[in-house]
Amino acid sequence: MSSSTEPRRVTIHDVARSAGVSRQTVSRALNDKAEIDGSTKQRVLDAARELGYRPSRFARGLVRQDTNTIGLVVPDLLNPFFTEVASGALQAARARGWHVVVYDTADDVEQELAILRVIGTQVDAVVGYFSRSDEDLDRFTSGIPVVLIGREPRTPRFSGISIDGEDGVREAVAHLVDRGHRRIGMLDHDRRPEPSIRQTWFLRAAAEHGIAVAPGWIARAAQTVDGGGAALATLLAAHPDVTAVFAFNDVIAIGALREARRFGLRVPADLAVIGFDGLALGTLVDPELSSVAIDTRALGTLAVDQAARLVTGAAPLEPAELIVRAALHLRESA
Amino acid sequence: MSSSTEPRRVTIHDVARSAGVSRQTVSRALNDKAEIDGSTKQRVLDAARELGYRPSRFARGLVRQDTNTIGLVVPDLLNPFFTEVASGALQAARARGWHVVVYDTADDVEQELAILRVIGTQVDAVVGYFSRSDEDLDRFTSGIPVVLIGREPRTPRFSGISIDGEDGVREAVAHLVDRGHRRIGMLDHDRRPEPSIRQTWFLRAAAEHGIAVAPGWIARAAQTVDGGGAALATLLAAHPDVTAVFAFNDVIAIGALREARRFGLRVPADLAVIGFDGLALGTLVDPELSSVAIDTRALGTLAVDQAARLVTGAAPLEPAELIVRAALHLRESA
DNA sequence: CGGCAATCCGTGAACGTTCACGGGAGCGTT
DNA sequence: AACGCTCCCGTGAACGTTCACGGATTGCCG
Repeated sequence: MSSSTEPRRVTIHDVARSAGVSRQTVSRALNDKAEIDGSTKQRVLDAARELGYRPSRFARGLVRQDTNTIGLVVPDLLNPFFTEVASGALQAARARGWHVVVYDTADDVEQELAILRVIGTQVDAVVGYFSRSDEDLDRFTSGIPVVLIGREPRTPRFSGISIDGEDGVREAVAHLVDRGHRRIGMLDHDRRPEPSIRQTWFLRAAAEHGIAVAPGWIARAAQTVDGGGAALATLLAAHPDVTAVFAFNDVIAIGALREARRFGLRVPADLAVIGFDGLALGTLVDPELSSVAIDTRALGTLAVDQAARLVTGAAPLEPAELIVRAALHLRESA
Repeated sequence: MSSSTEPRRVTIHDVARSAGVSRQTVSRALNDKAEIDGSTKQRVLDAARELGYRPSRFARGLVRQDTNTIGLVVPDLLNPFFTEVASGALQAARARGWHVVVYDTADDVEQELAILRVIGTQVDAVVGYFSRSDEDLDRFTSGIPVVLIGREPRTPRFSGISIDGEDGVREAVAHLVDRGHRRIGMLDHDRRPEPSIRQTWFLRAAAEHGIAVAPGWIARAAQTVDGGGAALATLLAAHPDVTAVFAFNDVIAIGALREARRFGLRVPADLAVIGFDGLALGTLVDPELSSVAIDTRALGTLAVDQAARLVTGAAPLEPAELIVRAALHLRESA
């Protein structure tokens, strides 16, 4: 009396026995291979269905040596920027028949570390945004290809998709100056102590117009709508005469938009606002957000394309192909 | 002279040989097991790093019989509703140490089918939104547990997370009536020919207040912002005297908000708008959107919790635990 | 000095599938 | 009748890891 407490998995052997054939014949039937008679194929298929047989992806992967799943790591999927990147990544993966395992670190360094530790055993390549240093990434990803998004890799093992927004930011500043703005502030992010590259672009473009932006005109914002609002509030408190702001990204800019409304400021009449990223979300707010726009979904597609190439050993994309350029999308807020 | 065109994977054997120990010892070192000396453990770890060894997830999964990855299927990750659901799903999965493979069907029936066909070989359970019938799902998911979100399963094999918005919708209608509205329209979705359950709730609540909503007062909208705008336009064209609209969901409602603005209507003075879902997005628009809100992230967490239970054979959640209830969140638009 | 833990390490087997190969049955041709 | 070809089908081996078990060495105690 074999009391089956463990239901033991249905294997290809069981199907073979039930259909009165060999393993190999079952395999042929299930994988649409040749060298099998139509009627026996049907018989095998019926037996498989009858028994509820489901091939083990592990056994199959072991012998077939397939490598077709990549990990996508984002700090916060609810942030619409990362949503768009993820969407692009999923699309590129589907086009290649690859699978994407998504991880949300909740912007937490420890969680990111825990994910990196385990990810090497689950996927064939990693793609996404990371807060840890290249050295840490190198140490914990156990040798699989890594593609950084929006950040320059310093380790030769890594690849990266970079954003060139210099021309776009220059356009934005030129437009503001053209509209008569001279007192322009910026809402930078607050994740790292050093100024962002976007701030550098902004200062450079401003200088080209003879505008010297004092440090006090740059406020730091958490990368949320509320963070953007709070940052604008501090900026306005210190410099009520600001007439325009450039934000590190659209999420922050939208927070500024909402805060301006609460302050009774009319946009763009009293305060012009320009964001960065060009999110679809920018068309839903009122006024619609002007933004230095990039193809966010391309960030995702390029990243998985490159990752897939690195895994399969195909020719990787050239550095020039790994750059996404920005351009000013003028809407209502400036 | 063995010209290695195929770089052949480095296996646990190679590490063992390099470190001068056996496979088992390598396994012990890598998995933090006991019965190993500290110094040899270090030696093994060094050798592994040196060779760039990475354990095969297939071989490991095969012997360990681990089942810890679920598939999440959504029609459009860029739709903020599904983004929130996905976010909840990821969180619940992380809490359990499970992995989530995400698939975006792009609202395409054929793509959904293709995904369902392949998903059974890649994950241990499936969770999400599907457009195909239960029978089709049963046929193509090859026997793994399926958890439907926002839809009642008819097949006993399936489980589902259902949304009970009846009380919430009743609240919404009561509030509108309380503000003097009698001519209330609805923007339903247009995916299926039959009216949505939310429309049924709406009509029922309206009837309780003696309001008979004629069919002409209900417009059909594609589930996008533009769709919502277009639907409001047709509704207004047919019934310019409408003073309030209830939308199938927030995305449609936000489209209506934008369209009303373009029509020169003031919200809520000229037109009151109430949505459904309670998305975070609703607080970003102006005026902020009132909505029959549900805990969207809970939809995701419940779904993966249930899926994990079904896979591991743990006690599944009771039907009463699989219901998410809605409540009116009053903001500015009504 | 015998015995007995404790500690560390290695050897076959197993997980479930596919690949490479071999072989039999049936049929037609020479 | 012998041969060859086509069409099916089955058998061992291999993929890379962990599990269960057994064995060797060391140290300690009576």
